[in-house]
Amino acid sequence: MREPGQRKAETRQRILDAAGPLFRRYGIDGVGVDAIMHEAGLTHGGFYAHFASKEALAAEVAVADLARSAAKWEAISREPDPAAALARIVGPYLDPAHVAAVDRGCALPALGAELARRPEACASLAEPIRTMLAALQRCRPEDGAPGAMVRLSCMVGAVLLARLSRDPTLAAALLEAAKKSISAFVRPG
Amino acid sequence: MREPGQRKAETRQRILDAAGPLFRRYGIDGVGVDAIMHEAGLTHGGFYAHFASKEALAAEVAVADLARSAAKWEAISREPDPAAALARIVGPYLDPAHVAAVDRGCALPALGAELARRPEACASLAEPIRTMLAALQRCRPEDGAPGAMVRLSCMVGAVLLARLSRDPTLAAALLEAAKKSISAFVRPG
DNA sequence: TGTACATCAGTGAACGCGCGTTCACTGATGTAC
DNA sequence: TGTACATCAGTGAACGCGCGTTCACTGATGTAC
Repeated sequence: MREPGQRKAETRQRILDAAGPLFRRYGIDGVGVDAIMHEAGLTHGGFYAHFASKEALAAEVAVADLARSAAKWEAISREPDPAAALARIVGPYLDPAHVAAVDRGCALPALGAELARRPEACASLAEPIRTMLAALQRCRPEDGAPGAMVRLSCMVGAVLLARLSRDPTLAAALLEAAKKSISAFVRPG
Repeated sequence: MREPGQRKAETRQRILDAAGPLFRRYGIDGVGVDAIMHEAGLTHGGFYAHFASKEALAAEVAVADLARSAAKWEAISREPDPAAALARIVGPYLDPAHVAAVDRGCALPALGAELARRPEACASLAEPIRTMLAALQRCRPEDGAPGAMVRLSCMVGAVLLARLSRDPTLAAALLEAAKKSISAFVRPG
């Protein structure tokens, strides 16, 4: 026996799950409520029974996506071998496959600028970003908080630049340079 | 006596100049042809005498903006003191003022993801990016091309993250960490 | 120098379209007796 | 267990609006004689 409201909650989750990849691939302004609901197997009219507006959905999707990444990194960062943990976070991130799969990739390079323009979305984004930084710091504590910040900046920037400079050779070089720099010992200051 | 077509060329340039800041502040999808032409002191109907489409304008604006940055960096990188030159490039970039002034700032963190989705725009972007990388490399040749790539990735990522995480303390820390890491000697591999 | 004409940059009304949002309705699910 | 009713998630037509784009026109500029 299902609890009342459970069906609705599941539908709501389906909408969130459908929206994430579409937003990342086409941009928030590039996807209509219509397309999101269709992807979730519904018709567009029902959307407003679940979310106050498209803007509210975008904000919630962004937070959920980043929080999911953050949780995954956090779990990895607690593995016994810190250097191996760092490689398990950074390796897949700075990989041509991640550059290609925008829709399944990290929201920071894919939607960062668009989210930065939306106050409603930004509000809750600092927290998951802090968690990501904490995970990166736990993998190499000797560099401190600044070290983790440099690593994250480098990862996000490299993926963005790789996507931008269509040339696969340049893209691969950007990723490789970032990966090697992060593997090496980087002490700021 | 003005040459025929000179007036038209000036108007065209006015449109380009008006579009850049608007695109960066509101996103490409967030600004209409109407608003751009109004900013240029014209009415929207005349737009298509100058550009084939809004898409074409966006592509041209992006290239022009990046090429302008690239030329500036290139000039600075040829100054006598390489370390000072690097600081003159990196310092203003990783500054809270740059984070705040999206409309007058670098196009990479402001429009990167949006441009990456537009093949027409991407096509010509690799070249100015290479010039920027070359300038960064000239400022510290001992790190080679990978060093320059890491520096640029770090700069772009840090500005993007600083904009995203509204908290001014976190933003300042991200910029500071990136700045110190770039000033320090970073040899990848 | 002055007049008539051709050129063409810019105007502003109009177009079709797709978007975000609303709402009266349907039909399935769960409840009361 | 069976029937009547209430609830409510989801449907799909409709709305107003703003967008990108087109086009007939205007009026200023430059040319020809």
